[in-house]
Amino acid sequence: MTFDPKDCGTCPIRHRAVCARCENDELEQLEAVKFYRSFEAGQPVIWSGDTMDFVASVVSGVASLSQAMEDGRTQMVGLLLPSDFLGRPGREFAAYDVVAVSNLTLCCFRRKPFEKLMSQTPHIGHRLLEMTLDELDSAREWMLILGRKTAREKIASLLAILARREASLGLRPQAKDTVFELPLTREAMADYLGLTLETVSRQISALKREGLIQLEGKRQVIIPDYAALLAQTGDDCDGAIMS
Amino acid sequence: MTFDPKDCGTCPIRHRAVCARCENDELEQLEAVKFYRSFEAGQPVIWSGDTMDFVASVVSGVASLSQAMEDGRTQMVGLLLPSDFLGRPGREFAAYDVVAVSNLTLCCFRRKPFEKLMSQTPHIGHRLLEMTLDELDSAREWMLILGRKTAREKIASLLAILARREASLGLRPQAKDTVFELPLTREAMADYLGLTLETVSRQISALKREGLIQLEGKRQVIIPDYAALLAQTGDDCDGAIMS
DNA sequence: ATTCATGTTTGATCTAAGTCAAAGCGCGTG
DNA sequence: CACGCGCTTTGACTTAGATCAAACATGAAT
Repeated sequence: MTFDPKDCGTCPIRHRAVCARCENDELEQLEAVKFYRSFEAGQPVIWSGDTMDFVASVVSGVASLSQAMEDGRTQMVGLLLPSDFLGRPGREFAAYDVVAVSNLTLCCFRRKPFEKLMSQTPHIGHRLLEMTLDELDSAREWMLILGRKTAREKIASLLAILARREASLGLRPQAKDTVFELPLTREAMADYLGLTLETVSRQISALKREGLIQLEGKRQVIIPDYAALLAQTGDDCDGAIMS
Repeated sequence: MTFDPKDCGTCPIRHRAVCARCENDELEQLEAVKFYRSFEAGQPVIWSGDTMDFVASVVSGVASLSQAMEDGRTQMVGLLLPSDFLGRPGREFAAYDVVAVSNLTLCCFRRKPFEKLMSQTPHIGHRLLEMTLDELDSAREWMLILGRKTAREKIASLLAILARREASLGLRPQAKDTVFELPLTREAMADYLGLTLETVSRQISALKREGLIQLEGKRQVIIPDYAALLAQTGDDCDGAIMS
């Protein structure tokens, strides 16, 4: 858990949710309740049911939201990348297990003051509404993937989405040789896609064998032809709404 | 498409999103852009990609949101019951196919004036944020169902959720002999659950055979023991967050 | 009453993905 | 360097649910 005012420049709440139209005194108020927390890959951030007295924005790294059934079956229900929002204003207890998938830094705000600020500052709420609606679209996109796609289409969809969000923060990866870090283990991918880790491994091997992807080490993914990968997702075209 | 000011009493936007703290002049503004539309069971409300110049609230009946792949595979990504909200402020084109599952009445507001009113009236935005966050929780609950549950658990989960929302608008159905209308065809259930209609039919037959549910006609469902049905959902207990 | 259309049930078979099991591969540590 | 630990790959086999196909209800229209 670090406290570094210099990091403000990368804090997405300030920049995306708040700053765009913030007055100085609002910034000051946010500043007063802001703190940073860091987690190592694999560490839990919070468990479902725990009291959660903060909301946060992902500064760097990747976090997962998941739901577990008591027999151990687990479904990832959200993947938080930098600038994504964590927590729910007005909710006292965490609804999901949150785990740091890679090394993770959160910019946290104590919940009560954040809620107070939100009620005073309409555009924070508006920004949050926008973000939530985007997340809802993502969730619905995932429902299609989970409910109707084959294992191969699921893997291709996940890689395409990660390529879009991870590799090119902004730029569309239609270029040849898109490269990006794969922050997920096979098990995490399986939990996201509603598959077993063996099936994930087999499908990735198949995509590799067919030249649709290459692996550099175990984490670096190279996509020689992004369009060819998209063709494997089952989506009509560029498809995926994914925020 | 009907225009009946008397219906205002049942319009959820007014009552849930707006009225609670509305000033009279805000009500007047909403009134001015409000209109009702009715659809028969099976009719499309709007297709994905169409321009959508209104937002709406379900007054009565059930509507589905779904996504289709071009080969015909379809996944329902939302089920809108009375009081649920349809449409996205700021979005010009529909993102999903919307179909009236049963006879349906919507209370519609022209989008632009609604957006304007929203920007002037913070608590409409707050209410919409609450509703969207609830929907996001529902969507995530469905991701668990789609990704990790067996066919039998899926059916039991759907019936449990419908029993909660449909039968008892408010009261929890822990009572014996919960009865409710099943507004969905086998195909619609299959599209919701990521199954085929044959599998849905077989599982319902099995639940019937085992006395966990009874069917009166083809649409009336009787749940003799709600807890016993819940035990089939795979959830820890009362489970389902579903809004 | 007969026909037709739409939805449902049930059966027989097939297959994609799960399960179980055993290596393999880095990689950090003693 | 060898050991062990976490992760991944691959293989052999099983199975839940899909697919294909054929009745079976129900109710509205003729």
